[in-house]
Amino acid sequence: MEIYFELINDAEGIRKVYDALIGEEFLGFDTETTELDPYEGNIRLVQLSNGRSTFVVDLKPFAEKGDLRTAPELALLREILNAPKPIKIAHNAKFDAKWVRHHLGVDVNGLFDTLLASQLIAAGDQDRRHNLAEVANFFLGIEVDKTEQVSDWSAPELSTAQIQYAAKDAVIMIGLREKIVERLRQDELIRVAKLEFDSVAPLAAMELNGFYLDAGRWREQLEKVKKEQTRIAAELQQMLSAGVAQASLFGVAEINLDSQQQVMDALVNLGVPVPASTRGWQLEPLALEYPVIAKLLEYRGVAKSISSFGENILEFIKPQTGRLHSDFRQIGAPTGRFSSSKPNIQQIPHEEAYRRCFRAPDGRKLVIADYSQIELRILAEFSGDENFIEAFKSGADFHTITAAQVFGVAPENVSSEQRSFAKRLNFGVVYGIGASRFALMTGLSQKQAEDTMRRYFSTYRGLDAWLRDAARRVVNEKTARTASGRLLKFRFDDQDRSAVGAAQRNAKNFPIQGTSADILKRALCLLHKAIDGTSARLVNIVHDEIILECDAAEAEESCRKLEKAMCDAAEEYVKKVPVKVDAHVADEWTK
DNA sequence: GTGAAGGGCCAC
DNA sequence: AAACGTGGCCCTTCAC
Repeated sequence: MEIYFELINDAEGIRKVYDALIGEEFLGFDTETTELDPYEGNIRLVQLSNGRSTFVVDLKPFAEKGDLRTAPELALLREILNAPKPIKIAHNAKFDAKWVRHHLGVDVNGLFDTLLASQLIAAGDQDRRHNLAEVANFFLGIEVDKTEQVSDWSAPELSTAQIQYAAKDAVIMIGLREKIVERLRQDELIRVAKLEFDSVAPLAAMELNGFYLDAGRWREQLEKVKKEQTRIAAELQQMLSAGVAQASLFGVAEINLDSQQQVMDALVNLGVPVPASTRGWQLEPLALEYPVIAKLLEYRGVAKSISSFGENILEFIKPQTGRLHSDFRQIGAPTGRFSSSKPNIQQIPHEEAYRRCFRAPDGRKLVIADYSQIELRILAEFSGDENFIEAFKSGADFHTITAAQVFGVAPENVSSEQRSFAKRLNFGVVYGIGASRFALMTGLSQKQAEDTMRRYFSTYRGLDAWLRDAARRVVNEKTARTASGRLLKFRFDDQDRSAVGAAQRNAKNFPIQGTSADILKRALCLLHKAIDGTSARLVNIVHDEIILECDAAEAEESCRKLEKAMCDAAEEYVKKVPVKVDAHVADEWTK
């Protein structure tokens, strides 16, 4: 493909780009950078194309004159990127948005992301890949050569091949969007696509902001856990080797406590009736009778803490900022939930000892807000169950109220056991829990568990009907949707009963978990606008929780803005049920 | 040595 | 046969 493009490297050229493109509806947009991380390299090229004219802006000459964020010659380029129109079409726009925000000092607004769109269209098919080459091939049937992608973008003079490659990536976006939009329309994914695209700028900002971790506190905590581990490991070692004490003249071979095989063998030697798996929940019932099991579970706890939440996390602190900058995948799960890695900041233990290490730097505050029971409120909304909705409207402790309704007693007479049953069922229904599992986790007999569940569902008939309907529908339609229209296509063998069962549990869970993700994303969009120009920065999200960091003086105001953004977002989707957000200002990531 | 798979466990 | 949904990370084991 021979393409026409112009290389731009002065103020006059920028004016030309602006005049040629500002009136367009859509622009292909791409950047080339010297590194993958905006804190470690420079942005070299910005490419913009309307499909006929393509401009490759070389930022090097501008950077040599001063700060790209304030350079007046780049004002018009910043305006094109910052304005909601033209729509900028990019593949993995978060990447480009981060570079532009960090090095050019503006948010990229009006984005269309072909990667996110491709993920939405794939509708949960985990086998599909979504890199540009695959997506271009899938939607346009063309081969895209990515060999220049990793070339040296810091060279004083870029080669013709490099510039051509750069230009081409922007050009193909125009045709790619057309094909993709067609599919988004067919599959009724326009609304969720807009939601995803609008979430890119907030997410890019959050990754740049990072989350502050007090490394000193973390090390102190780690030392304590290490000491504990040494002690517990020695105790466990001794208890396990009791069964093979006479095995060797030279003493007992060390058992690798992290090896399930070796631990299992040792347990068998001790005469412990080991279950098929040594998973915690299977061992839990044995812990009372066999002290060695209790010790094993104790060991597992500290071992997990040290391996997953030990020194490793400190290596992710970026020297340039002194903060953690995790990678977030915007559609990390088919439900639309985010996933996070390097490090996974969404799985930090809830214990205060860990959470207090994440704190506001001096002079700043954290603002922490989470949705109260958002998934159950969504379930109430979807099912329209009057009793379930009433339990929320009462405003009292939800699990107590549901226990009162289910067991037919006054709320003040609900026993702690009854509340616990109700609580476990409230959480369980969202996942499609069965009586066996409920029995296992409560200690009830199978019969008692079945009776309790029957009672629960006869109290909440609407809820029961909705769940049954979801299970019935998936068998016929093999699809499910969230409130924003996010789609999941099921692929299972109708003859395989366990596959059908899994799909049915999934069909119950997907709309609920997915709508919760929709709501969080909508909240991010509203919040991003609400805190623009203030000291507040988005620093972390954990499924139903949003954390800001701001100047101490602005904490209360930020807190109100956060609470409002979250409530407003949820109320776009949840209308029959009150929405509750718990928000507070804190110095540490604790309640 | 490297990488994939399986088991286990942290979060919501 | 499985029995509760979504992720990522660490460890062991095993194949190459």
